[in-house]
Amino acid sequence: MKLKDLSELLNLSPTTVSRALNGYPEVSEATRRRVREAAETHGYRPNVRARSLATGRAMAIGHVIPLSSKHEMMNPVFTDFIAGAGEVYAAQGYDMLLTIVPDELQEQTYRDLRTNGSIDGLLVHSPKLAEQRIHLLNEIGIPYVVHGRASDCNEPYAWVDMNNTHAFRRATDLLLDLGHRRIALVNGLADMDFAIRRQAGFEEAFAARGLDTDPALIAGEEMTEMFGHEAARAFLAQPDPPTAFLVSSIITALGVRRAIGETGLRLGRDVSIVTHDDDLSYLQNRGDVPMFTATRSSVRDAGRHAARILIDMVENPAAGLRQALLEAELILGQSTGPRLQSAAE
Amino acid sequence: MKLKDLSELLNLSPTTVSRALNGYPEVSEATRRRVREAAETHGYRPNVRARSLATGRAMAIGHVIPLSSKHEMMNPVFTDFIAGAGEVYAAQGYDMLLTIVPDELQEQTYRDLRTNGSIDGLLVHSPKLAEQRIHLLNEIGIPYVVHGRASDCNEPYAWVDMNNTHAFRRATDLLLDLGHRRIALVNGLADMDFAIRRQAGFEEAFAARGLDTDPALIAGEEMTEMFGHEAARAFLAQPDPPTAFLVSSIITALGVRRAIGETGLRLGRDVSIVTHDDDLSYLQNRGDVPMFTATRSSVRDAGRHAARILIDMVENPAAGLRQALLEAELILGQSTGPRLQSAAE
DNA sequence: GACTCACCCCAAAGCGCTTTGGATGCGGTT
DNA sequence: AACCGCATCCAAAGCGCTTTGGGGTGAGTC
Repeated sequence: MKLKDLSELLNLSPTTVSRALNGYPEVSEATRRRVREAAETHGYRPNVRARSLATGRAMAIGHVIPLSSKHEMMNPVFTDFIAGAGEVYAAQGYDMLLTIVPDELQEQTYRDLRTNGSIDGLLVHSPKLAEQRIHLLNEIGIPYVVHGRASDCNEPYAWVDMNNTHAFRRATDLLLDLGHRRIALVNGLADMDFAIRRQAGFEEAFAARGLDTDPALIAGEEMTEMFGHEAARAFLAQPDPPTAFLVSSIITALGVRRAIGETGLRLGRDVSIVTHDDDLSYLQNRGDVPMFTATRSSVRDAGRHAARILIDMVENPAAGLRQALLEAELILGQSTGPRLQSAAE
Repeated sequence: MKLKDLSELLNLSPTTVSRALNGYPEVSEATRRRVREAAETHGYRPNVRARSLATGRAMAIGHVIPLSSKHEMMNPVFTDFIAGAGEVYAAQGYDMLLTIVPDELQEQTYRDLRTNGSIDGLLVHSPKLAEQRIHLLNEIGIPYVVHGRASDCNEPYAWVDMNNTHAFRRATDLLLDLGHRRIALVNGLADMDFAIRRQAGFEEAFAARGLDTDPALIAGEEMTEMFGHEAARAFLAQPDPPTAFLVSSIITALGVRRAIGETGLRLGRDVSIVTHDDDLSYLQNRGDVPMFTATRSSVRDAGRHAARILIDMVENPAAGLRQALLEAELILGQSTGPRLQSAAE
């Protein structure tokens, strides 16, 4: 069933039918109703391709997921982020176009998507400290929103980010308040912007008390469970092991907890963990007393925010860039406790 | 830069340029080269919408992710599945269209995607035991591949699945061989097809030895860490607690392990776990001795398979339905050991 | 009754591409 | 020299929609 068929069926011109369905005022309410009903009963759906060819709008948002050839790792956070974004897209009539692309092909992909005409806007994931993509996208000239920020980039861009520095500042303060001094930071990859901000918050808290962080207690890698396990094992094997861990992902924190368990220490008594918690649907850190003390910030919410901002920019190009800084809440769970005095002290 | 511009630039007709770029034989090799080079240097990319309007092919595959309103849970397995599928799509020039849709809107979504013209084929996720979607899609008439199967469906359809029954049969046999008799099954949602097959394999192994499973030791829910924790806690609190757990997801298994740890039991000695392992990139169960004994089957591989099959069906409609049954491998890890004799025996 | 003015509606062009059905020119045959 | 066949190329139609620029009709006005 296409527009023409429907119009013939109704003894109307395609013009009128199109206008009726798209809510233009040049058509009487009676006709509009008649058209709407006919469209409904005959299951007419406008061909998206034809429409977007005619309007110049793709009604689609692209998500480009870079897949580093080294790690081949899909960020688990991604699932919930697109769930949030997808919700908004669906509500606004947009499609989501997902492209998973090796790091080295990214530039071409962005350019193609643009000239292709297959999307109206882009969502950029996993920004690094110095993010060339922003420059590229500004040059290409397509609306986009970055999930996260790029500290070393001084060009303007729209973003949605969590207040990483502040969250980790608070988390560190908590551990320091509990008496911990040997605190290990188990972070994400060192060139990721969020990881750098988190480390900054960590160091800020130490500095504010005139204390120093120990570089030997800082590690950064892809945030897998295995990495958390390995890093924690290594830290705990040091002569002067940490009494607390600050971890960047709840998945990594599970690995840290495993290592702690293997060492025979008790979590929340002998050793503390504070982790960031993206509030993933399959890994919820909830309950009367959540298993982890955590800085929580829903990544699904971030997805919703980003999608809304992006659509707004697409539909309203004059409005300018928009940003949103989401705050994390500090959740007290079972994984923290005051530092135990060692026998020597 | 559009086709017409390029053709004027080259003093050729749009026809010839189109043919040259698309590899039609009606154009001389010299011209083809000239056109290709010009296209390259001027960064010409055909407009996907216009092309697909003309050809009738969308060059896009749709993935529809049902989001149950009850659970609002994104399956973490999904991340790696689409990573695999996306790889294949990219290589074959297809786009991936992702739609996240509440359960109740699914039917309309499928119909729309079809009549919309925005996709050439569909990937169906998370089939349940009795899957109405298959009937619907057969009726709609669009190529699709199901990730998983629907046991209660006797219509023909293409699928890619893991051999769930066999995997869990083997896993159960292993535990039985180790002397375990009280084995708990911590499964996925009871109406999911894979969960039913896994339970079947579980029961099959018992039956083959003339043993009975205990319904009080079977639980099924969304496979979150929390569920694993709660289910295991409840089982361990029973008067005659299980000495082994068979778990459907490594994430759930982490919860089970947590519960075991809390009870003061030692994993691999006092209690055993065998889990299914989808080989998620961020939760790898590897190393000299992996942390979990597991039935491993890469869901990313499954994604690749499914994508290949689907594209094949799209480009080659006459070829008929295709299926692929992937076998899991049994990995021995640290989480299993022989059943300890209790003092009473 | 002629005129204006809304109000509804339509024909046709156009979005950027593919594809059908020729047209053209050239070397080779007879 | 006329003819044929082949290799190259092109004009124009068409994919399904939106949108521009009218055109007809009836009520209201003088």
